[in-house]
Amino acid sequence: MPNPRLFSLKSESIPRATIQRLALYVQVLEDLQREGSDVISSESLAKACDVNPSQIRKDLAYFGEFGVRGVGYYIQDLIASLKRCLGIDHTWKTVLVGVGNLGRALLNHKEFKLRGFEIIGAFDCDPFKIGEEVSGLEVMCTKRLMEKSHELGVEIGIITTPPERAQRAANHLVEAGIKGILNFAPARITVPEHVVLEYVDFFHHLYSVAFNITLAQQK
Amino acid sequence: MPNPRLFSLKSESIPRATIQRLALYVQVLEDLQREGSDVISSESLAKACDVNPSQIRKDLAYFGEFGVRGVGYYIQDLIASLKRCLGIDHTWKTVLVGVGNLGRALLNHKEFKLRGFEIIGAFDCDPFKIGEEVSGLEVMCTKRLMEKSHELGVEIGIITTPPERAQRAANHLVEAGIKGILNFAPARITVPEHVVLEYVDFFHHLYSVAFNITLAQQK
DNA sequence: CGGATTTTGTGAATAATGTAACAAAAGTGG
DNA sequence: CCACTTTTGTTACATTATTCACAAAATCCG
Ligand SMILES: NC(=O)c1ccc[n+]([C@@H]2O[C@H](COP(=O)([O-])OP(=O)(O)OC[C@H]3O[C@@H](n4cnc5c(N)ncnc54)[C@H](O)[C@@H]3O)[C@@H](O)[C@H]2O)c1
Ligand SMILES: NC(=O)c1ccc[n+]([C@@H]2O[C@H](COP(=O)([O-])OP(=O)(O)OC[C@H]3O[C@@H](n4cnc5c(N)ncnc54)[C@H](O)[C@@H]3O)[C@@H](O)[C@H]2O)c1
Repeated sequence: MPNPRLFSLKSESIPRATIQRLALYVQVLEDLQREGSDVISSESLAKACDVNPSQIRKDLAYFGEFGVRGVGYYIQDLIASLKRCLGIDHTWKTVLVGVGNLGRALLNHKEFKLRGFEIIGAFDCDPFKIGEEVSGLEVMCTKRLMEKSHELGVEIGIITTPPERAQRAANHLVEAGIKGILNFAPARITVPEHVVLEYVDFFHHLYSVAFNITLAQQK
Repeated sequence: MPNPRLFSLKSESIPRATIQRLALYVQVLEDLQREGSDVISSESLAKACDVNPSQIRKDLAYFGEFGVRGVGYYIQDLIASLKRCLGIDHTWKTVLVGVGNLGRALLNHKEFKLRGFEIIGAFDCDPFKIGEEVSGLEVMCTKRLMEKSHELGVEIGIITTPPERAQRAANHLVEAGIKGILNFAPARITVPEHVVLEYVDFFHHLYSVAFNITLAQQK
């Protein structure tokens, strides 16, 4: 029988890598669910995620007990539990700053909503872009970020400005009372202690590919 | 005096995290160079990258000695050395499969070339997209991937198809003799041992933001 | 030229993370 | 209802990564 007990943190600090893997588990579990699976063992899930089975059990153990011994994990319940653990059991109100090439692609991406992030505002400083409609949103002037954010109760900001503008965009977001920032611009930025900051840098991954090819060729 | 000796691997296996940081160092060093700096100590660079100074010295030590004691690192030389270490001292011929929202944004992104990756082919399976010109490239049918790749000597493939098509795209790329793949689709794929594979998943980072906000709120 | 100063490169110490092993729980079938 | 199987949760162990601490090199300056 499923065992959806309340999630409670057991340990003080959870490895960053664990969080990344939990996100992966959710993704893979949702695929499995779509394929009609019902229950899965840590071993099978491990194979699908390309990690060690003990790793999965240990990752889950940071948050509680979600499985049934001798049986495995009920996929639907595990997804729900993991989402609660990650804080995506509800929808996060999100805004995007910098409606360029990448910003547009993100705004048009329908999956954000499904995954728990609703983009409810798009901001740019280019007067030619302000007023334009992108994916059902009217692009607004960055100056109105504070006013609008408070009005809408925004929690997360996505930065897709050029790198030299990333800090300024971050400052606006912080002023607007945002709680977390995802920065796509390849520039280090600084924010107050209480604001959560994450970077996405495609090039780091590309460099990694290049390095590993070079390595393979050398030996 | 600068000390640009030939790069030679010292240790067998280099931590994955080190590679990610080397990429970060290059990015930050290039910014510093643009701002007119000439020499930098591991301590200052560490501050700019938000890591520990010993960490930097140790990361570099995997590849050789690049600094001058009592002075620091000559930025220009260090950038060149790091690029050689990472295998981006030359341009990698790259193709992109899946010319949708994201694919288009990437094709329009001018920085790829500057950073050592030239996108020389764009492929899609949608007959309405084939023949279209995007950022100076004619979109070609995925079926021609093999033929074209060999002709052009392609080394790296970028996948931006929907997740359910990612495996198929990967198969085509592998057939075409590609050496490495960067997959933006949120789907695990399998490739032969000799092909280097990396994933980029925005949502994992967003989940991480959500988790850390939740964590901060709880305590 | 030599002592003071700086900062690297590195081995040792510490901390974090990942893996293996196994006892405890749940289910199964005679 | 009791062995038997399965698979979790957890402890103990192994590996890997990070930080510390300091000797060795380079420069600077009197
Ligand atoms: N396009 C890609 O595929 C890609 C890939 C990797 C990284 N990136 C990074 O993502 C960022 C955006 O890339 P892009 O290709 O969309 O660039 P872009 O130039 O097309 O778009 C940037 C947008 O930001 C707006 N902007 C500038 N300053 C602003 C400010 N202070 N406030 C609000 N808006 C502001 C500009 O008006 C423009 O619309 C860049 O930092 C880039 O390096 C992009
Ligand atoms: N758009 C975003 O901002 C965003 C963000 C995160 C992740 N992603 C992921 O990136 C991928 C692409 O996203 P998108 O928004 O560009 O989707 P999209 O639907 O706009 O584009 C996908 C493209 O791939 C093409 N395609 C489908 N099957 C193919 C095949 N077998 N060979 C070649 N081409 C094929 C389609 O014709 C289409 O042009 C998706 O997997 C998505 O989940 C996108």
